[in-house]
Amino acid sequence: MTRGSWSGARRPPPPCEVPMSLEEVKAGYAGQEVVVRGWMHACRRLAQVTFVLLRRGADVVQVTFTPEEAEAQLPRSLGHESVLEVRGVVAARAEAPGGAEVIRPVVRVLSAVSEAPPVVLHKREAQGSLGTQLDHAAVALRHPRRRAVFRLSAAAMQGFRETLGARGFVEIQTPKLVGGATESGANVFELGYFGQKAWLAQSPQLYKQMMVGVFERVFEVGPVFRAEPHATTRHLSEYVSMDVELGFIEDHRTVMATLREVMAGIMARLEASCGPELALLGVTLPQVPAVIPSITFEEAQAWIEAQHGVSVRGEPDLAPQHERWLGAWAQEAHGSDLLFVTGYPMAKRPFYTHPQPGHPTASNSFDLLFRGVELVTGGQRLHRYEAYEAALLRAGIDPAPLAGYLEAFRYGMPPHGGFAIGLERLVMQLCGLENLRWATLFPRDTHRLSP
RNA sequence: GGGUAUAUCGUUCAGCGGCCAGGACCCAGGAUUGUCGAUCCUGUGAGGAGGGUUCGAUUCCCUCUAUACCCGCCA
Repeated sequence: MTRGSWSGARRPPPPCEVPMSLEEVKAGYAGQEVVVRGWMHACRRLAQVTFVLLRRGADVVQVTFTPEEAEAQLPRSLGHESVLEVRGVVAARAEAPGGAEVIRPVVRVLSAVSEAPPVVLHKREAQGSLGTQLDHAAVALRHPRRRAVFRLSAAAMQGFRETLGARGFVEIQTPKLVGGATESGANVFELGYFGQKAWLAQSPQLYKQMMVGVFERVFEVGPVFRAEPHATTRHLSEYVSMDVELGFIEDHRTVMATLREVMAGIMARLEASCGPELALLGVTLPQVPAVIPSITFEEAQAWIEAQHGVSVRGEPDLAPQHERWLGAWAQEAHGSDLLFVTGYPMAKRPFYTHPQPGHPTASNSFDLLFRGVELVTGGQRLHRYEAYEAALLRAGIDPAPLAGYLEAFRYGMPPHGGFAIGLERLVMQLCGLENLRWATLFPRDTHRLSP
C-alpha cells in the first residue's frame, strides 16, 4: 500500500484557525449571519422571550429566541454546559450584554448535558469549597474566575521564558526520572524501574548545573516532586519550578540581578497580556524596583528580635511567621512587595552551596520573599572540583552516585549560580489566594492523587 | 512527624438534650413583554461510623475514620 492510497492523505486537513471570539462577533458583524459555538452558560425562559448565554472562554454572547423558536430549537432537557452551535443573525441591541445579540437562531446540539453540573458556573464567584472544586476540577476550572488564574500562570511562564531567551539563556528539559543519590536528604518518591529503583526528581539542580558547562546560561520550566508529608496551604507534592542557572557570575549578586530582570519581565508580560484577567480578579501587579530591597539573614534575625521580641539567635532559617513580618516591613519601609534575604547559614544549605568569602559559616545564597512568602531560593554554587570533594566529605555524602555530575567540575566549570521560582506560589501571592491549590490545576498532595 | 479544629439536604452555612432539623445556592414545576449576579411562588432533598451517658442524643462524652489549618520542611 502506497502512502497516496490513504483516503485521508488526499484531502487537505481542515485549516487550524484562531477561533473568532464572541466579542468580535458582537462588535463587528451586526446584520450578518454568523455561526457561534460555545457552552450553554445560562438559559432564561421568560414569557415572551428566551435568552441563552453562550460561553466561549471568558466571552459570553447572548442568543435570543422567541417562544416559538425556543420551542422548536431548545429542548427542555438541555442543561447547563451543553455545547451548542448556533447559526443566527447578529443584531445590535442596547439591552443585550455587550450591545449585541444573536437572533433568529438555528441550534445544533454538539453535546447535550442532561444533569446539573457538580459546581455552579454561572454565578460571579465559583461556588463550592476548595475540596469540592478540586474534586470536580474538569468543570470547576471552566469558571471565568478560576480560568483567569491559570491564564496568569501561562503568562508568567511566558514572561519568564521571554526574559531569559532575550538574554541568551537556553531552555532545557532535564530528566524527572533519576537514579542514584539526590541532592539532599529531602524525601523523594521511589518507583520501580526495570527491576531497579528510580526516583522522581526533586529538582533539576544537578542537571542545570551540568548544562552551565554546555550553554553557560540555561533555564527550565517543569515539574518537581517532593515526598515531604507537609500539610499546609503553600506546599504540594508536585509543583512547577521555574529554574535558572548561569555561568561567569561575580557572585550571588549577579544571580539576584538576573532574578530582578526575570521578575520585572514576568510582571511586564502579565500587564501586557492579562488586562482582562487582572481586572476580573482585582489583582494589582507588584512594582519591581530597580534594586529590590535586601537584608542579610543576620540583620533579619536582629530585626525580628528587636521588633517582635522573639529570640531567633542560632536558628538556621526563618520561620513562616518571621517571613510574614519581614514582608510587612519591606512594604512599610521600602514600599516593596519584594524583599531579598541574603547570607543564610551554610549549616542547612545543600552541599553545592558557595560559602561567603571571609565568613565561612554564611553562604552566598538568598531567598526572595514576595508579600511575605518565600517565592525563590537561589545562590552561588561551588565550581571547583576540590571544593565539591571537600563539601561531600563534610556532608557525609557518597560521591560515587554523583560521578556523572562531578565530572562537570572535574573538567572545568565557571563560577555560577541560579535560582528556582515556584510558579504556583507566584500566582498565589499575585492573586492573594489563601491556598496554593487555588493556583494549581490538579494539585497533588498527601491526600489527593486525582483528578 | 507534632498540634488544633471540623464532620448536618447535591453545594454552602444555621440551629437545638424532646427539632414538622432552618436559610441561601443548585435542581424540578409554575409565573413575569428583555433577562443580563434575573425576580417571585411551589416543590424535592441531610445528621461520617461505632460505642457510651440519658426516659429520650443530630445535640453531651469516648473511639475510629475523613478533612481542614498551624508547626516542622521547603518553592
